Amino acid sequence: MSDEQPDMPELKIESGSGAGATVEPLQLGKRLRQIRHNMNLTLEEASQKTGLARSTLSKIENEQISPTFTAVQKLAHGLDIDIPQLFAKPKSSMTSGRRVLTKVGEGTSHPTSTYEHELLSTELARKKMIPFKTRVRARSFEDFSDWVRHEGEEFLLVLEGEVALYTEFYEPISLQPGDSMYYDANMGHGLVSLSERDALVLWVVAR
Amino acid sequence: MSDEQPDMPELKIESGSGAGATVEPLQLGKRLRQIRHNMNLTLEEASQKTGLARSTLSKIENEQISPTFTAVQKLAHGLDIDIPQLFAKPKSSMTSGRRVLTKVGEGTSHPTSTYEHELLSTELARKKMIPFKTRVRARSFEDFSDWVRHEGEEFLLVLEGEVALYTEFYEPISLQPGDSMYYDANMGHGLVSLSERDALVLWVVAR
DNA sequence: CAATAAAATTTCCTATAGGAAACATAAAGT
DNA sequence: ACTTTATGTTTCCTATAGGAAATTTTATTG
Repeated sequence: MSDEQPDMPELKIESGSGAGATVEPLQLGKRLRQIRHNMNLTLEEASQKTGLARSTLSKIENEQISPTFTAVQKLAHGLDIDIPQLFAKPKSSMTSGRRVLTKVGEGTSHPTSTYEHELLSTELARKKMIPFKTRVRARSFEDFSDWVRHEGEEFLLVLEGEVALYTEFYEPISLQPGDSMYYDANMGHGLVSLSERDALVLWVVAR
Repeated sequence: MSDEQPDMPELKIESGSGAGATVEPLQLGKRLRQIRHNMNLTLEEASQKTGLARSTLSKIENEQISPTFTAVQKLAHGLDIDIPQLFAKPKSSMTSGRRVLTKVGEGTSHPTSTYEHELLSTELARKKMIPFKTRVRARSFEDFSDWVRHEGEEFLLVLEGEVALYTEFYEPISLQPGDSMYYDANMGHGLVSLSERDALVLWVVAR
């Protein structure tokens, strides 16, 4: 049912690099106003959180003044945004404005003896994360010849079944559906199913 | 090693997030002085490159004044350092060999009118990904004041219910349990539940 | 150790950021 | 409509950032 489509608010993405000669075209004011609106805050509330005056905030957002660094610090701290992110250009490694859908069961499958990985977003190259759904066939730690170990970090969420995550330096830990783990992938790791049937987990790797 | 059935010790969750009650002790001045020295520049030379007065640079480096944002821009532009990097904490990423468990339902909850986010691995600071499980309360696009838009990329997997992902530049797309999306987060986006009840999704953000 | 040169700091003044309150505008209630 | 209430803007004034030149400190050379 549903949807007629509501008209969507338009807001153009500034393409970033202007002509090199002049200084940054970074619109700090607009950026801050957007953040504040996303948080559903009024100037008064933001003022209380940051310790800056309403008027000052207004002027900063309207780019009538250039805030001092201490002001920026108060802003970032009060609104809980980190400064690098605030100044980062709205650019991404992934070609801007892309998206990809993977319907259930339609990822590309990579079966091994211990796991069956279903890669979920293969179409997009150069992305920061690699997500896949994995059927865990391994039943004991001996199923591995050695630790799996690679650059980056991993996030793991159990979807079905019961698993044990073996990691170097730690005792193995058992996980139920809904439990999640986050760990450094340089640390050796391996996953086994504890129940009769295969377990199903979501895995996301960031390099 | 290895028994087949590992004992399952509990891993303590370091709940203390309390770091940083006071304001950032970020030493911008020292930082800049280091950079300038690394470039073998005198204040005079730096002055010419940046367009700021010698005296001003001196005061900034000695933290006698708090530079305005425009001054910081001139600095960054003139010395060819990018601003996010300037403010980024000199700390490495995740401390090597760490891991953290989040039991089901034990993440930190952040309810809003449209979403209820359950952050899954808050204990580890400075990690590459931010995973959270979200209950989607929004029922129509009008529930949003504006697009959500931020640095990075997002992966999304539907756990329960039926949702529609609205993204800038594209038509909204409907997703069933098991379906997943991967998209650029700079592109405005918003998620609504299509069925009667709230939907449940897993979200992972990489910056 | 002088004497000189070079670099960094401090002084003084002007330009501007930041705060309090007045003003303006918008939304909601009567 | 009028009044009230909330939110954003502008006005003024004070505090402070930024620039030019004087002063101090640090390095270099005879």
